[in-house]
Formats: sequence, structure tokens, C-alpha cells
Amino acid sequence: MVLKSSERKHGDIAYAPSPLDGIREIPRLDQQLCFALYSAVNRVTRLYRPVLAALGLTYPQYLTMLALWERSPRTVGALGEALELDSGTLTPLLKRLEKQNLIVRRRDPADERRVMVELTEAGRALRARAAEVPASLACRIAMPPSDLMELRDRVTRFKHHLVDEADADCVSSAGVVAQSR
Amino acid sequence: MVLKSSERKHGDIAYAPSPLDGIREIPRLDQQLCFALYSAVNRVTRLYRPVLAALGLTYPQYLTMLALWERSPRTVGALGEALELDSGTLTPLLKRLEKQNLIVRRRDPADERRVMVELTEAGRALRARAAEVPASLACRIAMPPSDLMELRDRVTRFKHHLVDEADADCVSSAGVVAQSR
DNA sequence: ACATATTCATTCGTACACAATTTAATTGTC
DNA sequence: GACAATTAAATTGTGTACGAATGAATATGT
Repeated sequence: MVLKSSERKHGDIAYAPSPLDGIREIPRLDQQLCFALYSAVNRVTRLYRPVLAALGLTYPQYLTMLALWERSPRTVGALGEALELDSGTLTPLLKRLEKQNLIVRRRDPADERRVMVELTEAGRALRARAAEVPASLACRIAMPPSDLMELRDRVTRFKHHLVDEADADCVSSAGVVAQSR
Repeated sequence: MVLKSSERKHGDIAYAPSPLDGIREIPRLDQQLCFALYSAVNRVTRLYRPVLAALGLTYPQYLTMLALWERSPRTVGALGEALELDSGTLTPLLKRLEKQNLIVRRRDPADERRVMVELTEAGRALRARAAEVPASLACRIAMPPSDLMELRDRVTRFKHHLVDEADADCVSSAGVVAQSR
């Protein structure tokens, strides 16, 4: 019942042979960079959850508060740029923060299209309690700080190398997104 | 209206002073490793979206198919272990794949608690078309393969250093999860 | 001036992600 | 062989993520 599976496309991908029934192509799940990132983020979110629950926040809400603690009256668009989220994601998230009295949202009088998001007193006050979060998380990550910084810089560099628009030269660094060893 | 903000907790975090109104504590958003991971994954998912849409798959569905292409009759639990997802996430996802006729789900006769997930003919056939995905993605990531592999290994190592249970020694590598420069 | 285009946020629909709960089947223990 | 403990998925409820469509406000071109 096994497919023919001999359709080699155009020698475009370097891969290790699959252990299963002669079918080739596509690197294994555990060798793919993108899966590593994907599962790492899920795990990190799970790590943050109990710590942030004490503050009544989810991880994306915590990130939003971090952004607001940096600069407080801010438009939805500016927040979205900082967090790299679109307004369709932020609007309901901000409504939940508003329901918790951590922020207020109001139209910018100067430009009624914009919605200004601003910390409330309670929102600013939460910062003191949130100051313990990084330490709580750190004790759950048994890795030298230098390695963590190195990783952060590499992830950031990776982000900057993602081609947003379809410039599509598509010949350069062939199938190594999901690379084999 | 600015808060007192002079509540230094217990010299637990190394941080750079915030540019804003004297408030300290908590590293900036763009200096946090976890945010870098978080936003990188969102971007990667957006990159995959149009490519996978041609196959009728989302990114988590694609990962699930990758796992099944590696080993096909598999329990929901085994899939969840491979993908690091729980059944609450997997069950509806698998139902959608089943609706597309890519997989079938049936109870294991040997143990009626288990649900076996198996590729259909169409599911196996999809592999040939999916073989182009890594190359399509690679052309959107302008980075040397060696850097990508290095990053993958570092992310994987990072994952392995996350403390799942509350072993909580909590003194070692203080607040560097979200580190400052 | 004014029709057109653009911008900004909201709404809607689809699809994760996970904790907590529920249901069903199996295993241990006696 | 009954029955408590355990295990495996499914279900429920909350909260993201995002594309596409919507609608209101501002910018623009002639």
C-alpha cells in the first residue's frame, strides 16, 4: 500500500534518508529549526503561566504591559509594531486588560482614527510586583547567562533575516530552513 | 502622577536603567530572549502560511503530517509527545485533518482507550507536494545554513535546560532569562 | 470643494494552545 | 471477580493569532 514515493523533485533539498519505507525528502521533525522554535515557545509559555497567573496576566498580556511600562500613552498601532502583533490580536487582548483596570483606551482627539492605550494607576502599580517575574523564570532555566544572551542575539539576527515580502530570489540558501545534520 | 517606583526588591536582577521617568526593574522588551523567541515564531508562522495554504495545511497541521510521514500508525499520545502538544490541542486538529481525508482515526482494538492515527492514501500522497515546502521557505530566510544549524542546536539545547517541575533552586542563574546587555 | 484613496481600529471566522474536567477502558490488589 | 487507582482521549472554557471584511476618519489629487 506504500506509495511509489520515487518522485525526486529537483535536487533542491539536502536531507538525511528517512528510516521509513524508502520515502525520502523533508528533514525529520526534530532536525527542523522552525519546529525547535515552535516547541521552545510553547514550553516557555507554559513556564511563564503559573508565575504570571499570580499577577492575573497571560504571557502576551505580560509582554503588552512590558511595552506600556516602557512608554505609556501609545496607540494600538504603535503597540502592535513593538509586539509584532496585528490589531485583530491586540484589540481583544487590550479589552481584557482594560476590564482588569490596568489600562484605559480612548480615541486620540487629534486623530479620531487612533486609539490611545494608557496605563492606569493600577497598571503602573503592577510593575513592582512584576519585577520578580524575571528572577522566577530564571530559576527555571538552568543555562549560563552568556549562552542565553548568545541565543537571544542569534534569534534576533534570524528574525532580521526573514524576508517579509515576496522578493523571492529563491535560489540562495536552498532547503536548509529545515536542515539535516 | 508617576508612581514612587523606588521599591527595589532584592538586588536580584541585572538590568539596564529604563529611559523612562526613573522607573527601573525588568529588562526592555527587545532585550528579552523569550520575546525574541515569541516574535520569531509568529513571524515564521506567517512565512509558512501562504506556502502551506497551497497544501490546505496550517503550520501545526504541517508539523503533524511531518510526524506521521515519519511513522504512520501512531496514537494521539505518541503524536502529542513528538509535537509536545496535549490532547486538548491535538484532538480538534486531527479532526480537521480527518475531514480533509489525510488521516483516519480509530480506536486501538488492543486497548480501546487509545486512538490510532493513520495516514490515508491521500495523506501519503501529500508528501510529494510537501517536499517543496522546505525550499520555498529557505528562499525567504537569507541566512547561511551553518548559522541556521547553529541556531537550531542552541534552541534545542535551551529547551533541554528548561526545568519542567518546580525543582526551584531559584538561586543560580539569576534574572537573565530576560537579560540586559 | 469633493470624490477617491489611505489609514486605523474593530469585527468576524478559523485555528491553535492549554488547564481543568469528564468519560471510558485498563491495571492492581486483594 | 469486585473495585479503587490509573491511564488515554475527548470536552469545555479562556485566550491568543491572523486574514479578510467593515466602517469611520483623515489625507490626496485635481
